Amino acid sequence: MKITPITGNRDFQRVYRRGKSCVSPGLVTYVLKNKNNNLRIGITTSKKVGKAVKRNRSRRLIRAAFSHLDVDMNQNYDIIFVARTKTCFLKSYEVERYMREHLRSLGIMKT
RNA sequence: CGAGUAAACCAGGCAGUCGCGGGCAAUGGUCGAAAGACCCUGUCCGAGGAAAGUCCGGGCUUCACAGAGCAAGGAUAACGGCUAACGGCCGCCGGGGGCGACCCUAGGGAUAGUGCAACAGAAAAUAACCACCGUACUCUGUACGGAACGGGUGGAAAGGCGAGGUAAAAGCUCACCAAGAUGGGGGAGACCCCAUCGUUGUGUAAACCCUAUCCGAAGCAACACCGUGGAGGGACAUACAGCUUGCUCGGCUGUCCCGCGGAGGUGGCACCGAGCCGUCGCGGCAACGCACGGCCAAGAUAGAUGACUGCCGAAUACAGAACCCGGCUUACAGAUUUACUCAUAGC
Repeated sequence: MKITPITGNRDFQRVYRRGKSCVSPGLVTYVLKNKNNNLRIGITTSKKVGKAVKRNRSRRLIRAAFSHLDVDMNQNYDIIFVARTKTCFLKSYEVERYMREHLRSLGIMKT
């Protein structure tokens, strides 16, 4: 599964401002419709999460969790996942559980 | 066996399932006129000792000067060496600490000059408060003089300490010690040793300052290049196409050229280099140099090493390359090895 990344600060700002969001202790998710005919993914790990090692681990966990979920990549949505301070201490199936709940309630995943 | 000192080294491993970045190779597939692009397959490689802090020194790039000196500002500070260079490293000297192995040292100049030294204290640099001694007197004291031994204050009190000496004292004299000057000797040098001279005003230079040496500035978001689009200028009398009313003139847009800022892309950039590793090799106490042999081992660009499971006593230390090297500093669970020191007990 090839992930199309979101690049550019403008796209991120648009999703933050106008997208729908969902919050858990280990993960925050933003979703907004785009015009690209495919799913785009962005991951944010701010300095609040920690230094480089913790931020890298958070990003990898989120990417691994997403690839375990079987998401239809042909929907026209932008999704942004934001890591939180707790994220890098979690196991990947915990992040996966939060992510599944978020994507279901935001209407990306059906089942 | 215990306590300790100094170095070196490692920084979880293995198996399975799923997954990521790059190089190379070849086949097949899709698209394309082609160049090529994408997918698939195989194989190899894929973070650190500090990758960190960005504190020094370089390479590289652009700009400035393309000669020399002076001033300003900054950095360094015993001495000898090593190095491309350094504020680094090694050795050594002085000082300090430790029984010792060993460790620490911002370690030039206070005799170039100007300052400062709060409070306390009589006095912080032309020293006399108490106590001491002498003389005079109006004699339980006062005045004048002597005197830095004692007291008290202070971070520091006029080289230290003892003896002689004296009215009491004082380098006044003497022995030893500290500092200084002069002379001699040793050493590559810092410095050390010896002799003589009574020559002796404390601290502060992390106060200004003086001396010696060194230093142009900015950084890979540097810098070089690319095509598309953008606004601008020019060439087009003409010609071609379109629009402006059917035609003419005129106007606008495009076609051609120029340089400009600039979202984006490519190079820089993954390296034969001050390269890395090794040697009962040679020189050197050592840092290091030489010789020989071997190796070429990350290169992303929203940024690749991960997820899950099991086993191994335990393993969740600090922590992630971003142009590249040499250092320094700081963070750090634990494991191993080597050399050395000390004490106690036992044999």
